[in-house]
Amino acid sequence: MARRKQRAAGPLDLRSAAILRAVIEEYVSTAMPVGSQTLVDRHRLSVSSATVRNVMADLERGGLLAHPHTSAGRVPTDAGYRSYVESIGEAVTLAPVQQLMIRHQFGQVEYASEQWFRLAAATLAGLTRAAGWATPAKPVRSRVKRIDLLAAGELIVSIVLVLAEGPVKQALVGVDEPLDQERLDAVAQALNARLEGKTTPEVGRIAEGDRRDRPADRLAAAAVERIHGLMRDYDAALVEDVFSEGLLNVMEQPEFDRSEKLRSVFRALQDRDYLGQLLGEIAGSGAVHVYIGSENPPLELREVSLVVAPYGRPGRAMGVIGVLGPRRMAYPHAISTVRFVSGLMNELVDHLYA
Amino acid sequence: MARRKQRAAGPLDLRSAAILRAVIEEYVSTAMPVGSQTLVDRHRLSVSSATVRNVMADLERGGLLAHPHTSAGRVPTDAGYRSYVESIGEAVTLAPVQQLMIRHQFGQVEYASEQWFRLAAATLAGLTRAAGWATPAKPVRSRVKRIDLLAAGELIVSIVLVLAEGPVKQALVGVDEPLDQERLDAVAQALNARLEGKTTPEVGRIAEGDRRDRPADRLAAAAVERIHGLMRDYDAALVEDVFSEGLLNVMEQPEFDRSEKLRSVFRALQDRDYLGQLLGEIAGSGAVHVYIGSENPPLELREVSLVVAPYGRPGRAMGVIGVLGPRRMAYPHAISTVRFVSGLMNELVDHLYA
DNA sequence: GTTAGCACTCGACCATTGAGAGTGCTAACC
DNA sequence: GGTTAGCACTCTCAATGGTCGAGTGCTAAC
Repeated sequence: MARRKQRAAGPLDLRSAAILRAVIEEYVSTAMPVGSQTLVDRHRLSVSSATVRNVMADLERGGLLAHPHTSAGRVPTDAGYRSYVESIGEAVTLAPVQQLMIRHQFGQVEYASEQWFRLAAATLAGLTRAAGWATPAKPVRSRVKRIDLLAAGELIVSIVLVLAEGPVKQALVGVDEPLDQERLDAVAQALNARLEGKTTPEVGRIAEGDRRDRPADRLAAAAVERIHGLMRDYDAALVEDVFSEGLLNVMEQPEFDRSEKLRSVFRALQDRDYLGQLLGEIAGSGAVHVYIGSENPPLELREVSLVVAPYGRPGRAMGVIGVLGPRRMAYPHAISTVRFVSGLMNELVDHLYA
Repeated sequence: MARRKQRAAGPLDLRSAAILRAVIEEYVSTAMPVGSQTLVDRHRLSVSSATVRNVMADLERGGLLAHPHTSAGRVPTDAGYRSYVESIGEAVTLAPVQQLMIRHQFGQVEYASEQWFRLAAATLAGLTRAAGWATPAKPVRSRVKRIDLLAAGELIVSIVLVLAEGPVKQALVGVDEPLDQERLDAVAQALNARLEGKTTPEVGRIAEGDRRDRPADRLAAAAVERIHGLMRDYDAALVEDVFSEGLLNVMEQPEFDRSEKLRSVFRALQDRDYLGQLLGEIAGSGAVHVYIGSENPPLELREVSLVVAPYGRPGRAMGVIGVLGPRRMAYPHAISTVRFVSGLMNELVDHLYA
């Protein structure tokens, strides 16, 4: 009873890697546990099913494959996917045809920044058949660029605040007596002179020492306070907004036929804190990162995988794009797609913040 | 074999109505088909289960109840819910405690309009345990209020367009040579002078006859064109945006345990065209409208019910709020909640557009 | 080290069964 | 006349058991 050599943690020999790869690719496309015979049939392996079984048993001992039950085929574990993903590494790139298609789509909306994120999310979703998402590039520290004060109601003034890297915020303040647009413009002009280029804490310091004699002064003081609040809120959120598309793709996957499984996907995409934290983790590297099932810290994400990449300019403004799908995901394709789209977003940001 | 009197289409006698009501309330709370005996037990009916069975058979002949199968209890049909909803009509109002709670929440964000819609959606979702949604009040015809031109990149100018009723739009245009902020402000001032108060078609007419000699003129022409485009897009969309909350509530309902059923809910909430059309239908009346299951024109909404109400000022700016949930919905509560929140939104709009 | 052969395991599928819930009908009752 | 008790009937649900087949692990031969 010669015991087969115990697999050591470490690189797989060629044949094992090929079989792991075959199992994963088969499982990714069929969603069914794969048996030794079907593997030999469909992947032209030059060994018999018995040998494949032996290798599979090895891989299982090594924790890369698993058995739903005795008489079922094998299924990749998270570690199995991980090994597979490492092995493909930087190699794959997106097919040139698809690169062209995406570039063309982005060309269409080049000058309507708000649409970029939607488009990025939609592109990722469409190409990977999973859920694509994108967060707008958010400045590390916001600065005031322009302030408008506009009459909204009898005693209500609408503040329009444009921040340095593009985003526009809006708020309302009440005034104690009506002010016509001309006087509002005068107040706005004074505010612009005082606040342009100021960061959030700088605005905060100004907010404190304000005189409140005339109605216009009181408006100015209230406006500064509101502006400071808007900026504080904006700075506090690591991720401003999340555009996601293609949730329906995920809903169609067999692993999500029960709606309980879907809840986690939802919560994840609504959880800006988590996405912000993710951005923090990967912002430095610039590369594509893959989080497979249980590699995701949040418990509720253990059923899904994330393929994410940052974009933007470190230290100035950064965002994340990514794909969320079942663990049974076509990783090489997802990775190359995310890599390409993040490159594209980088170009756009560079172009814009040149 | 005396045949029981055939139910004519028309008002139900008191006892039938009471039994229909009891069946519905029981079914709404348990999600199980309700039998004659349990009905007698739990609703203190002063008749025997046999009589209840006879009445139920009548109601079934009248199309108000249905039988999943022979030995199961009764389930309300869409027509049954309809009859029930008609019978409660305008009667119910929200409990004063809840009214106060809601008012208090709205007080907190009174001066941050963008949050209203989220809050309205969240409030509806929380109180009804279904999905709440709200669309911002959208002006019937948009008018230019203020235009800012801000340097974004070397050769890129960011246009910030504030429309009369509040919304802010943003776009980028390229310029052929760099312009400093001072010159941009000059161009913006000229644009404001020409465009303030103008409607979309008026802006369109201006767009046509523009001179394009100096760089500043070319920028102005391009800006007018982009502004016209933004306004056209904005006017074309009947509904600007949809804020929804509480989808998870719906996912937890037993009728949506299979994720295929959920897809329809998704598509519905993403389908701005449909919500816009809905707004068109109900904008005139101002009252709460209920669409039960198959009463919804779109096929994919046949599994759900909508309780909706318009808010705003007819002819000026209008939006919709509503609740989307399973047909098995607590209609009286949903209706009174929607009515109250739409009233609140009306107050806010009046206050703002006074 | 590889392969053929084989016993074994376990889920999927199907038919059967009994219990229980709820009905519709009939006949008696008020 | 409407109302009720009684009862046979229908149908779902859950449990049971048996067969089938896919796929395994092991062993012995190559």
